[in-house]
Amino acid sequence: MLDIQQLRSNLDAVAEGLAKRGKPIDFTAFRTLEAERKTLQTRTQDLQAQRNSLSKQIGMLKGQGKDASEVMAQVGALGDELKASEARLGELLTEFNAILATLPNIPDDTVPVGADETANVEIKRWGTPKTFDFAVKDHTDIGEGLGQLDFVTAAKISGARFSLLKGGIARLHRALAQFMLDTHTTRHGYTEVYAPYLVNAASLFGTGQLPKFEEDLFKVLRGDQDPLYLIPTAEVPVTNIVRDEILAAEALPLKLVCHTPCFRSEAGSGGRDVRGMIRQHQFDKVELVQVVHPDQSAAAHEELTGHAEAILEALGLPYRRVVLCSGDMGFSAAKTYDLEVWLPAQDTYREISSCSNFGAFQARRMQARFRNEKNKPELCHTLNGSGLAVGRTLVAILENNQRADGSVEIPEALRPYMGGLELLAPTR
RNA sequence: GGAGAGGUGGCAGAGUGGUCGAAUGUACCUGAUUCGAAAUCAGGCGUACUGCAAGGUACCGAGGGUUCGAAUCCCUCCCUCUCCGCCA
Repeated sequence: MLDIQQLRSNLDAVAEGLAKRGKPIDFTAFRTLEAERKTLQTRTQDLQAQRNSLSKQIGMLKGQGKDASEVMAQVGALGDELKASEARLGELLTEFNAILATLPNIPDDTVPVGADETANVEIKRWGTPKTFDFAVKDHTDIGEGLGQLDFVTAAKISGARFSLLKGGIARLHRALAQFMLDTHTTRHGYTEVYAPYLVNAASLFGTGQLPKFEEDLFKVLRGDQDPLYLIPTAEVPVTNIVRDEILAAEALPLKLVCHTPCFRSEAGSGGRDVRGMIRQHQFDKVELVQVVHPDQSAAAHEELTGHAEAILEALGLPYRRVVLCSGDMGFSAAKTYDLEVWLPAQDTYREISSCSNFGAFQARRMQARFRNEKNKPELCHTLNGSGLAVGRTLVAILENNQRADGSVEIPEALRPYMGGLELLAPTR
């Protein structure tokens, strides 16, 4: 959420910043509301002040056993106007909040301006894609060839966009998550967290998935009770740990890592990546989350992205880092680096991690604060990034480490997690 | 799922219609005392909006209602605890 003060005092600058995202926002409604709000709010508060002081007099008179009917008549005279302006003010504030809740974050000054992914800027490349002396297969063919990846049965059990892993591939999937968690906790200073997979609407509002993106979520209805939602990312439960909290300055930075399944309805992704494991309704991800002092978020963003890159490097997977342009960034982000891993079957780099700095945007929605040098509550900055998407990492290993006979070499870093196994061979 | 109790400031905890944004304790900050500290004493100490300021307004789990006036009464929801049942 943006700072309402900023919108009031410097709307042009806000509009200019948001316009970088490519869809200029019409603020005429906001201006109209704001013009009405100011006078209405002072008038309402003035009436409330009169009512409060008169009511206090009634109390005093009655306490002294005196007649209060004259003062009561005075208060009664305020009634209609007070009621009307309170109601109107309530409406106005509701409309303000609705507008505010749907405004995306303002891109950071260092973000390249552009309309879509074609304007993203590659800023780093690591590793050299392997050359194969045979026709490379994609991960679906490799996995099905091994007899360890089964989309047909997954479709029978659940439907499209689910996968069933078996044997070595299932174990590799588990090994990847363990390896990532161990690396981030022992080498990068994160605290491991296990968090709920079902969350309430307030949490999703806090990180920015609600109210605008409800159709992307799986919603669980429970009769009369409030619905719960399956998490689309561990970012939601983990970041919301600090919702409505005022942290001691010494508690920052908070560095948390969490492995969860993620559930996305993929509404509107129609037809894209239907084959294979790239885009699923359910996938595992190891998520890095940091809550930091506002002065530190830019540095933390670089650091966190480096932590995700370390996993790719340890696995020997070629990748590149891209800074997303203003038009390609997510709703809540001020700046985002995507890490893209090389997929030989697609002959291209594909997103495997997205690392974002949200500035105070999420913290303001969540009211996540810390006590600053003056002992005053101040909004934290939040960041997160995939470290990494487990399913896509599995895909990358299958494709990059495939051999002519259909087997797949297991990266050395993972072998301790695979009982020393060096090769995924076909299940007989 | 059944029965009951309860949600108040950083924490504990009083307050059951009026002078309550809220006693008291504790924690914290400042000052006095001290060589220094402890103890003691004095003062300060919630969040947000608004105003040059004085001040004003809102907030006692959330949302509605009753009333001239609600932390306090009523309704709905959320959460916590205790006992029973069920269960990995």
